[in-house]
Amino acid sequence: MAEHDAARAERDFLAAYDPRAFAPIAVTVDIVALTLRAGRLDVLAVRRGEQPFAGRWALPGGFVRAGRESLDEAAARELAEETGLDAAALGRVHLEQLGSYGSPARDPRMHVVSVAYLAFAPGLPEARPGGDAAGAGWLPVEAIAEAIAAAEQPDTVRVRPPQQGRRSGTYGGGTGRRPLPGEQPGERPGDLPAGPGEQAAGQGPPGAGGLAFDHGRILADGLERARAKIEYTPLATAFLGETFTISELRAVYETVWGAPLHAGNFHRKVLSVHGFVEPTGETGSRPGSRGGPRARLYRAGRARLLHPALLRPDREAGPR
Amino acid sequence: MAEHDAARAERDFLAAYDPRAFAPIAVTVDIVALTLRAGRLDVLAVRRGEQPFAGRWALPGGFVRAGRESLDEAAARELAEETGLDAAALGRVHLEQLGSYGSPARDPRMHVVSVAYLAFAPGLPEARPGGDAAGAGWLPVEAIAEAIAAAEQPDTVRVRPPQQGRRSGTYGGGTGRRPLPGEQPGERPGDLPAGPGEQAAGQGPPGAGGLAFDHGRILADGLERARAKIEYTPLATAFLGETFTISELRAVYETVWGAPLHAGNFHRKVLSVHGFVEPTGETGSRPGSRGGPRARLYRAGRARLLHPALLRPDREAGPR
DNA sequence: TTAATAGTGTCTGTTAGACATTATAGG
DNA sequence: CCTATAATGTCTAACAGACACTATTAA
Repeated sequence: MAEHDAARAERDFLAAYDPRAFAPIAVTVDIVALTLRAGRLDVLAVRRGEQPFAGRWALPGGFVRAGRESLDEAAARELAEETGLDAAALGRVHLEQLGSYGSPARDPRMHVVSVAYLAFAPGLPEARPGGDAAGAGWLPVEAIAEAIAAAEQPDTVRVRPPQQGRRSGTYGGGTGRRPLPGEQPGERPGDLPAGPGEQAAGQGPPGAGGLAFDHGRILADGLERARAKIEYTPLATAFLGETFTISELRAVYETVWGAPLHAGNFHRKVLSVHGFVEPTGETGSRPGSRGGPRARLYRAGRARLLHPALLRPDREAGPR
Repeated sequence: MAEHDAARAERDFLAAYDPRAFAPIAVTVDIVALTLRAGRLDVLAVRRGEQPFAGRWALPGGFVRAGRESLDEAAARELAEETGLDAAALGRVHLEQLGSYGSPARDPRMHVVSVAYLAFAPGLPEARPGGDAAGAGWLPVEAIAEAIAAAEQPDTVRVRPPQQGRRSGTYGGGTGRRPLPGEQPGERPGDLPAGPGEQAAGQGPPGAGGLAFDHGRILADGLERARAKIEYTPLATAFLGETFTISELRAVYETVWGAPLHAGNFHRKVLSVHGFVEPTGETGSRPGSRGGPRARLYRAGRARLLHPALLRPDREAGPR
């Protein structure tokens, strides 16, 4: 290491002398912004106006302003620019780092390291349509499932035999709604608390038929993170407004997980996890209902972690 | 977004034309390499020979070679350089991305984005001592607990009231060993499946009394990730040799978590999780034992995920 | 009235954890 | 013999999930 450390210090010194003479690596942030609109999981995307991948959808993002902002700040800025949200509305958005992608081949022009972020937002307005650039909008996640599947092809992904996991159903099997037909269940081998890894970034046909660059993989990683995250944290509430009903919260889980949940068990479970939700004392009016009593309203509680967690149904166990 | 997208494409073009005229941000990888030596959790560190932070310990790392390697490859290369391991030995090491840190102030010389990696390794040999640089070595994690605590000070960390969580003990309370006196339990509010976030990176007294730069915070994030990771994955076996006894595996958990576990319950639990370990049919000779039957030997199983998980004791629930 | 929903109650199988017990080895 | 450990057994409380039931509203 010693020789290396010295060499590093040396290069550091040179870099400090003239940064532009060094480090021809660009740093960007890309955002996987998820929202629920009309019972569908949508991701924010922009249509590229320039080569490469001109005309293709891509995740919103941009360069980090060197010396002027942190990665978190860059991500928040890009998200604000892309959605047109003001600081107040942005305060309600959950934003967390997802992982970094830095294969030399992921951008054909130069070596670009992208730090990906994951955002959960309540139903947001239409994205700001493009001026002269091609445009922006919310895309149904299932509509680009093929892109995800394509990006999932390469090596690192272990193909799992279609054996049954041991946990057959969670709160599940009953009244379920919104089966999300297009969505293919469990595309990722569920490396849940792990970092995304970036072994296969830039591999395979880049964005074959789907998102530009390796954004298909980034989206897949973001979705898996989202699905895992709402198991252990109350962040599902970040997809909802200030107050919500238990049914609306259940719809979030069903949409993100792509699986129906048992209404009764879910209801009791949510209320039993302390700090997840707290009652407002009011009842909602629920437009678009097809009957039934008015549901009570809740708001997000103070817990940052759910104990016990709300585990997903169909998690595959090891061979049993 | 449109205007922004156009601007981005423009800059992309310029960057492609002359990369050196753009992006004065350096990209490095830093490694949190953990190993178990003599029942202690050690982290690989190098002593800096140059300013800033000359003479201080830092995480091993270095610049990503632009256009020539991915982030994963850079991390593996740096780890190999620092430990002197060959490719074969490195194959037994688990290496995963931890998160990226990019506050403009985290390095006083220029804007440096560091992509941190986390490594689990079985008892490794002494690190290669420095040539002319100050040196390298394995540091007991608890010895730099103060540095972690210092880096944990700033804003983002929520101070938790000392109330009791509801899960009072896991496999626990019994015969426990190695109480890790210096280790302060639960320094991180346990945002487990989250990315580390980097809000406070570079905040506070940089490396006050501890590691250089924001490496104290990176180490803290790595430790939390490690503690969470062995709950859901069989990666605790990455700290051990090819074969091991259940007791040795328990020692890994006790050391990483810093809490004693109940031997009997742990034993039964591990064997009940399918694909965690598989018996070799042999029994070990266990030098240094103080009596008792010879334990059976196991090797790591094929499962990549533990179901059900081995949850840590003392995880705090929401207010109960 | 019918259908759909909110919210509760009850039952069963599984699991975590406390605790006890037996067997095997070293000093 | 004494002590420490390996490995297994037993008991209890908690929990997940299945299922049933009531009450309330829209159409």
